[in-house]
Amino acid sequence: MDAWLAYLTASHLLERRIEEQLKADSGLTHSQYEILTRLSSAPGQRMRMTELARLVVVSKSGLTYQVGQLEKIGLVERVSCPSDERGVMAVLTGEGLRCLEKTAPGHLAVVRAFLIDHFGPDELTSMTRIMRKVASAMGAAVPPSGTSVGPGEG
Amino acid sequence: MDAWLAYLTASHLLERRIEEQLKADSGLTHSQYEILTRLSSAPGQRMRMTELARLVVVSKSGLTYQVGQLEKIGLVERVSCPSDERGVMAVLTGEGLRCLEKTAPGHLAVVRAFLIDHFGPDELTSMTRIMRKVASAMGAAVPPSGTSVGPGEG
DNA sequence: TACGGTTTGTTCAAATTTGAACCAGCCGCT
DNA sequence: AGCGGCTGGTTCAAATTTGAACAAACCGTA
Repeated sequence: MDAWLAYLTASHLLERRIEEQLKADSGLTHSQYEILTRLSSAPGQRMRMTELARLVVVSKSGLTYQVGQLEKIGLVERVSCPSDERGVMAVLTGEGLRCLEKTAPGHLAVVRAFLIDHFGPDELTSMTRIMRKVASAMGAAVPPSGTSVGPGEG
Repeated sequence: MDAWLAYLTASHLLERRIEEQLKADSGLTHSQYEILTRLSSAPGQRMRMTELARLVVVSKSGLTYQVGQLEKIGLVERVSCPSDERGVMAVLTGEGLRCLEKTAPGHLAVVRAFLIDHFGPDELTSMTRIMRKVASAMGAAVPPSGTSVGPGEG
């Protein structure tokens, strides 16, 4: 399982680098940055909490916490959902957008320099295709009481 | 940056799956499992704390904490280093080894089912080679006060 | 041998993350 | 309309992680 070991080490190191750069450059956490990114590309720069949590791959409570932090510093706003009384939408503020625009270049530079640039063009498309498969294989099937090893419904 | 998004999502989901399976199957955290694994393949099933922290890619204090946990449940033991008075070696106990042997198959099954099996043979060797490159690009150079984007010393 | 600079591991406070418990609001069925 | 089950978000306690501060021990040099 050399592949797994290499992958694991690389991803840990990369995560550490990203966290470090993001913190130094903008004071944001990687989670927070991901939240802003997702919001920025959503219609109306807004999204329901649950949906956002699903996309960012974080627990509901984790998202509540981070959106709270982002709200505190004015990058995100909470508005109640018109179609669903209990629902909450996280909305990217103007300041949030500016922060993202200011931060993105440095972040992407790190991602490119340390990950993307190590792939050849063909390898990059392969990796993308495969990672999409990997993600979609897990996105749906989540067995409730799960020791299960095999995919729940493939 | 579709590649990055796919990679990021897949790796988060995979991590979640692994954590879930490991917890259900053995009560271990992924960090803890990684520690045991590294120890098991070290000469004498033992390793200096700092070296272990470097391999597992975790902070020194983080390792201290987790080794403490593992010691509490008897899977790891601390012995002072003969050659360096201040040094501490983490040693895998017999029980630790048995636990690892019991847990590994299920873990590897998850890793294979959700990640490895999505690669073709050539793609897997490519990925391994690339991830090794990625890791080694970051393994050494860690600029102290670092916004820096470029690798410090290659 | 004694000294200054490094390295080692731990302790500490603070931040983050998770799952369980919980309430409020939605939806299908009667 | 009223009931029962489900979903959406938050709150809570507990676990984990990190960086900074610290004490002990190492090393090269005088």
